[in-house]
Amino acid sequence: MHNVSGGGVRGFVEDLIDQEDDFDRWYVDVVKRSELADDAPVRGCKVVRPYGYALWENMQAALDRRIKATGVQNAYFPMLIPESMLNREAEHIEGFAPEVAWVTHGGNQKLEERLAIRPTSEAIICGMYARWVQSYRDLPILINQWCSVLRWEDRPRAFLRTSEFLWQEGHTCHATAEEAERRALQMLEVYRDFVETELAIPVISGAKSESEKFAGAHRTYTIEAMMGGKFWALQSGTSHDLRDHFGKVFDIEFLDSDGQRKHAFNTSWGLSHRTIGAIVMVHGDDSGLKLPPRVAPIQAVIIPIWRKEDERETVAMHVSRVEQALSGVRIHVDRRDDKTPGWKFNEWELRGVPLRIEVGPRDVHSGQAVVVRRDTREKLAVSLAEMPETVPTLLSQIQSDMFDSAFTRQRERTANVDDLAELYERARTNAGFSLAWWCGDAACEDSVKTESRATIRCLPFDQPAGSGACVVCGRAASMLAVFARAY
RNA sequence: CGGGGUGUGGCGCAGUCUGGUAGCGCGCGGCGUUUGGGACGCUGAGGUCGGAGGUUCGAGUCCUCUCACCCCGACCA
Repeated sequence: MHNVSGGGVRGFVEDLIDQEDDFDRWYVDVVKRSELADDAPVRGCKVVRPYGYALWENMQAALDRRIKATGVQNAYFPMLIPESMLNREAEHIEGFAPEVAWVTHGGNQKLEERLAIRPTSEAIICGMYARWVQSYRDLPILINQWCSVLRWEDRPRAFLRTSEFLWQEGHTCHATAEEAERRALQMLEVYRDFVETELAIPVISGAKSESEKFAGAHRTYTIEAMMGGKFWALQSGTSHDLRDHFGKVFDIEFLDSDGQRKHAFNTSWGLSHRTIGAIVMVHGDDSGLKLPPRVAPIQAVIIPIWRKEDERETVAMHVSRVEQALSGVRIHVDRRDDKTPGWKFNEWELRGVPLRIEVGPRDVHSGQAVVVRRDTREKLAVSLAEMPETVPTLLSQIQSDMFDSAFTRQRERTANVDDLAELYERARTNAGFSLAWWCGDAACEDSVKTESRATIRCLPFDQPAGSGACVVCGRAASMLAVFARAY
């Protein structure tokens, strides 16, 4: 047996800074060292590496299933949008203009009309819907696309805010305002269920204030999650009721059953790969990532261990028996022989694999394996016979424990605040979310932002009965708002 | 776009003040010994110092210009 220098488990995680010392640097380090993503040659762009992309694919599959279950179909619209089309909705273009990238040349020819690289696709999709809709019988149209969009960002952060990012954007078109509103809320609920169930991240569902609304929307709904470290908020999915703003400017007109010509009502809703960043920041610890089992690319990593050459063979045979016992589990066997087990333990912890299964000579003799949880580091000797039952059970236990601890943190770091100084103090000290009464006046909202950099993340659907005094101006207020700093 | 910082093998850095043959650690290849919480020995490969110009017998080091990236602000899914 080799001599282990150093002390506890943590001592071996070299270079990775502790969360509380510098959370932002911890985040950058973990993303890079776990091989989720790497820097690209173009500023603001990142390469999503195979491990990160496998995670995204699992997330996509789980969300895509839910979206389709509501009757939505997938399609694909072009990346290039003519300037005149993007410009039609005034608020929309005003909101996005600063971050749109333009194609001005095709080959050697200067284009007569420059083309926007989509920052979002309302314009081109509504433009197409106008052609497809003649009658109320053509409605609703329920379409989603998986794609990337481009927004020229001044200050990028891996996954959270990159110039090009991966997402899905759904765009629906309806005959009535009520139906569109219902759809917007329905899709927000799909997001809530997806993020809470698959990613083990608790969220607060609610509406955005006027000033935080999507450019061109009638109402914007959001799910907000509390990150670890500095307890800032991250908008993790949004859904917009566009009312008939886009229907009017894009001439989506139809003849209704009552014989009247009417403009259609639209929704749009999106969830991006920034939720990968949320997984990192919500669940990660000083040893690295902690991936929720339901979406983890590898759910259990098997580490063969041997001392003598003759043990190598028997261990390998035992490993394949373990693999067979776990046919329904996403398994990876780490057969590298140039790394010690200790090195592998640390690497797979850094990469957030929920379960580690150690298979060594002792396990061959006892017909078992040592199963270790990433979240608690609890070790269990599990017999081969128990394995098909025990491992999946452990995985779902980890999933729900991860949700519970994130939920507990969110609850403990959320406080009701009725004093403005306390609100500012909480923002300044990164104390978490503050729930406070707000009169609805944008001036009050704005002064909080100026003074403390905290913003209204959402007006939760879940409101207490009664009313109170606005935390800023003291006037009567009927809404409780979540104030927090945000990524 | 403002304020600050950094550019030297894949990564992290020293060397710059005071010019004189480009170094260290990790990583990487080969061979051997190893493997239950980041093993070790031997051996080998790999850079002309972000870029351009200048001063000098001689520039990683001094001067001028320039580019890129990072951090902190304003703006944003």
